[in-house]
Amino acid sequence: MTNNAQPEEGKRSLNFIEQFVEEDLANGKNDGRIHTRFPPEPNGYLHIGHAKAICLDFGIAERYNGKCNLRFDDTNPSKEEVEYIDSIKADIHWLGFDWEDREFYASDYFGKLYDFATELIKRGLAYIDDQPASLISEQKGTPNKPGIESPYRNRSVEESLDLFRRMNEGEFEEGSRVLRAKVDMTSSNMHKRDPIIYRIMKCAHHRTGDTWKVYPMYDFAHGQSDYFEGVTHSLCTLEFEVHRPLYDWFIDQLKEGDYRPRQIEFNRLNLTYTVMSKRKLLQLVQTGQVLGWDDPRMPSLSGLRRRGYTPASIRNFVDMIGYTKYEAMNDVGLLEFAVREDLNKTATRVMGVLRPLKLILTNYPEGQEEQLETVNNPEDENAGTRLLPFGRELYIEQDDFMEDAPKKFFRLSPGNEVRLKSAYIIKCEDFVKDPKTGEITEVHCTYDPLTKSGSGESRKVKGTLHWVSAKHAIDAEVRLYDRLFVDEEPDGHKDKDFTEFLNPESLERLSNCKLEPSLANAKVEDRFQFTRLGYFCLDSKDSKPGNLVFNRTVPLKDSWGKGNR
RNA sequence: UGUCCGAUGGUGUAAUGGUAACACAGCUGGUUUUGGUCCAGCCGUUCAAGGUUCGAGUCCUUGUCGGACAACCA
Repeated sequence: MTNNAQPEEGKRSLNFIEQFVEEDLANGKNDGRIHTRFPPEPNGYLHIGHAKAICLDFGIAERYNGKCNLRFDDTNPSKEEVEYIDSIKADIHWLGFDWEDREFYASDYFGKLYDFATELIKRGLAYIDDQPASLISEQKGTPNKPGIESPYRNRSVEESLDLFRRMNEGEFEEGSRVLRAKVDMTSSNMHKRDPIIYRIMKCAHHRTGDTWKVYPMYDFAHGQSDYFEGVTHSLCTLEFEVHRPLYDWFIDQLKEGDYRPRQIEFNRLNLTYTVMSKRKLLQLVQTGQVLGWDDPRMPSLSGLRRRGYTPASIRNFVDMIGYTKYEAMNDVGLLEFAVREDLNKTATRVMGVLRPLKLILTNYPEGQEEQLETVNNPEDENAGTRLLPFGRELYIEQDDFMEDAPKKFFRLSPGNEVRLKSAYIIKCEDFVKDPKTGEITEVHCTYDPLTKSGSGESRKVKGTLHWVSAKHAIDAEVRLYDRLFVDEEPDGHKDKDFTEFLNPESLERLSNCKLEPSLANAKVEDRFQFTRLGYFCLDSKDSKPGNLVFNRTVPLKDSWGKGNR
């Protein structure tokens, strides 16, 4: 895929990270080696924001013949679970990326990190602090006010060494002591004010079991893990920019040669009408606002997958929005464009009526049936054709009939003609209305046998409708999704909680839908365009043979619906 | 009242000191057996002020506005 902003044909401009990488290559850094990593914490499901990082980490490696590791940053056993590891791996593979044999864990380096921490103590660069969290936090100061030094800061190396060992042997309670790096309590960078690098956690780890009673903090594990793995470019999001000086400080103490990972920060993905933080997404799941992490309304990769989004559409979307240092708000409409663009080329066109209205062809012989040929995809010559059963009684969309139609209504209304897609031109002669409710219950038309599709008949009519044969139609449930929030930036209001902006109409379930019979054989991976309506796929969880459930991925662009009605 | 980072059409990005452009959105029109797709066109942009320069979106200074940072989370 090409970048959206191209200086000229065939020449994609580089983003600022690629430019740095090419500079490093040109300068002969790391012997021309390019090595990245994607470092998720296994404490939740991946969302489309992670996809942006994945595309960059794996994409840079691919582009420059390098490697990209998958490394789970599993330094907090109280929050992390194996279940998440499996889902993360599945999502990355689904997007089309592979880490080969380089599946690593920060916990692989617990031994090395412990030794390094011990070494820091020996060099007088770390100490055990016996104070409670509240005091440590108080002494830390604020961004405007320097911190003050802990009374334990200058305790002896021997004492710290002894305490650290005993902390790991389980001798002390959680929270009673921590190991702190001795950096600078007056630094303007909060992260360098003697950061906590090890804490006591009497908690089994999913990989190391009960080997450890102390666990490194993320800040003490992340940069070093990159170093241990030979990562050349540590790509992460903007909020870690202020952590970089601390990572550099640790690497300064650790490194032996010239090599050190280069951290480059880029903007995270923000989408209109949605929230992206794991915490908020989890809240939606736990409060039942959505039906799980893979609810098709969620921006999680599992949700988007279930909704019908394709890996290609997500990768193209990510490519279109780019990587910068500006905290942007991306229009969710661009994501929808990306999936339409992909599906338009590949999805089989089928007939499906969501809100059925009975249509009777009064001059079509009772009991007669025929099979009409229709193309599977006008955008793909090789997609072939199939047969559609046709008869006297059909269903059309309720929206496609109006008793009193405005001039620009190109569909069915009394006295008007339309074409039934791949079938005949019909004329509306009459209709039946429920006298109590005013609801139209039946439309009566005549068909013109000379206008059969493909017969060469050249008469033109303004409108073409989709339809299904009443006798042959299969029943299905169809779920229509709308954006989860009614506000462009639901978590952008200081005085209001994001849940106040939940869209009560984000899910609409239609249970009486009529589909063409071929859809009885639909498979979960199949993508369809329901003609004139949108793109749909089988729901991977709830659909069963004989009880089909389809999800609408995205509606077709609709220039009629825009303001004409 | 700190440090760091940023600011280009409605949105997102490009232009790497030399004609401000691409995509989406919006609006016209054409084609069409999908009011889709496709095609043609229109709309509209460098935060402000100074400076350097033959020439500044780009470099410098100051200001304005926005974001990040004060978890024994990552």
